Amino acid sequence: MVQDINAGAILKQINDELTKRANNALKNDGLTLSQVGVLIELYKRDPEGISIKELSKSICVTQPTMTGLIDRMKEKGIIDCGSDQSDRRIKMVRLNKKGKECIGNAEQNMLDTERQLLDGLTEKERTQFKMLLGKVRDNIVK
Amino acid sequence: MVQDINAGAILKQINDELTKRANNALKNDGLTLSQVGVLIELYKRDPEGISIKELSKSICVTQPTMTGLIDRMKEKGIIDCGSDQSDRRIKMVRLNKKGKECIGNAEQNMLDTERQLLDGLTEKERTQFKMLLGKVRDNIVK
DNA sequence: AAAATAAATATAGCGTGCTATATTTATTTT
DNA sequence: AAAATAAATATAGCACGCTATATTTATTTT
Repeated sequence: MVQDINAGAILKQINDELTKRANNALKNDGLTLSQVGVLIELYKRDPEGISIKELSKSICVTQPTMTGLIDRMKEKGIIDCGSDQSDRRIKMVRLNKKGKECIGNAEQNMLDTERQLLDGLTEKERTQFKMLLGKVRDNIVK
Repeated sequence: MVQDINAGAILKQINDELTKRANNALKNDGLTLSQVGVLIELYKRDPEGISIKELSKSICVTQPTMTGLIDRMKEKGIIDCGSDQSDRRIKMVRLNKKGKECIGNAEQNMLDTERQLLDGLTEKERTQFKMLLGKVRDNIVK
């Protein structure tokens, strides 16, 4: 029997380690990797903003998870929220001035994390790896 | 510019979805995916048992994380703990009778999760994927 | 042997993810 | 228009991951 690898466990291990590193690197800025993901998405949606529901879909988390993220980011003063004028059920979220100042570091951190992930692979392997990840994702999500 | 995939984000997405599915499948048994990992490791160490420290290393989590897992599993009555006779700092953890009864379901769940992960890939792609995951892991961990 | 150090576990506190459910506001039915 | 339904967000409660630090017991130094 050839060495039978548990791919799921390794996937988790990689994700845990990467998250840990990114969060440690972001600690000085008082940010987290998940918050950086939200920041970058909000930057793309600037200046219109985006609702919690749409944001949840973009980032692939549930609405309560997103609400929690938004609450903490609001406490840090990097985003602004307000009810939609035409539909008061909807809460629009936008990056504010302080939030925009974080974008540079946030993107750099994202790039660093990605670099660390792919660091040990050749160019060809990286392409393969991304292709396979995409395939697995498409097969699993929904 | 060719579609530039964020591999880290996809990795997270796959891991989240897989974890969610496994946990939902395990809900009836009152278990979680992480606990199943511990169960299986303890089964390998039966009947000697294993210390929290060693267990943490095997499962690749920190000691406080493992202590929490062990506490909850003890509350559920599926494991037994006791101080090592020759060194009372060490807490030995063992599967008990009820814990052993969970092993069948636990392993089945592990296999199901792995199957779902690799489902959309050909045999050749699976081999490649596992190889690449292993390479990334080795490059990242320690 | 007493003091200092080291090793193993425990505890506190926090962020992120989930499910389940409550609340608020809009829309649709009657 | 009132009642019922639907949509968006809020809230409660939990598991799991982390860091930082406290506690307990062994070992090493002095």
